[in-house]
Amino acid sequence: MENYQMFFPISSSPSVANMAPNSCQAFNSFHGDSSNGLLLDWKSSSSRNAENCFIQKPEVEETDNQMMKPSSVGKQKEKKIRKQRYAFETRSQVDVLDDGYHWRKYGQKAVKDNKFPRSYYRCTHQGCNVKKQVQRLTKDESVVVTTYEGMHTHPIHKPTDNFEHILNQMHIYKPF
DNA sequence: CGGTTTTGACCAGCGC
DNA sequence: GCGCTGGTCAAAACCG
Repeated sequence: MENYQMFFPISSSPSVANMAPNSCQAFNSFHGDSSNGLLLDWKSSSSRNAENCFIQKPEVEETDNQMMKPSSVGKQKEKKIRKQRYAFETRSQVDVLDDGYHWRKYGQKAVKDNKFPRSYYRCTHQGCNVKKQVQRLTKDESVVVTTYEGMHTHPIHKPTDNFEHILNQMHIYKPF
């Protein structure tokens, strides 16, 4: 298995202040909870690399945004509001983190000011339209930014040691 | 053979 | 209105 090195917001991270109150609280809880060994992994990895990292939630409006295909536009023209999205940086050799869910790639686009393409994935579980984007930074190509959009409506597909804990926490703190 | 990836096309939003 | 950009579709290719 690839050795992921997770970066989650530390209390002194300035970007945490930009997060919505509830999610900020959530991630404070993240760090306050030392009951599982996962936290130790994060701390050790972050101290090894001494890099800053963050989780951000740039999109706060809630919605049930169904993708409007041209055929369905006539039926209902909903205002398009973005789902909540969570982005976090990881330091990994691989682009796609094995988070235990089953993803199918549905697109790839070159993004401006970035020499690496952005990949678009959708959860393959029926009825679960969670999406994620994976993008590598031009500035530091060892850093991968993963953006999750939506919440999984089903248990994890293939539990992996660390990510299972992380995803479980994310469900607990989902800001709904 | 069924599921996944690739990739060009298409569409919508936004700024000028 | 036009061009740019991001996001998605969908057909073909690929793969186990």
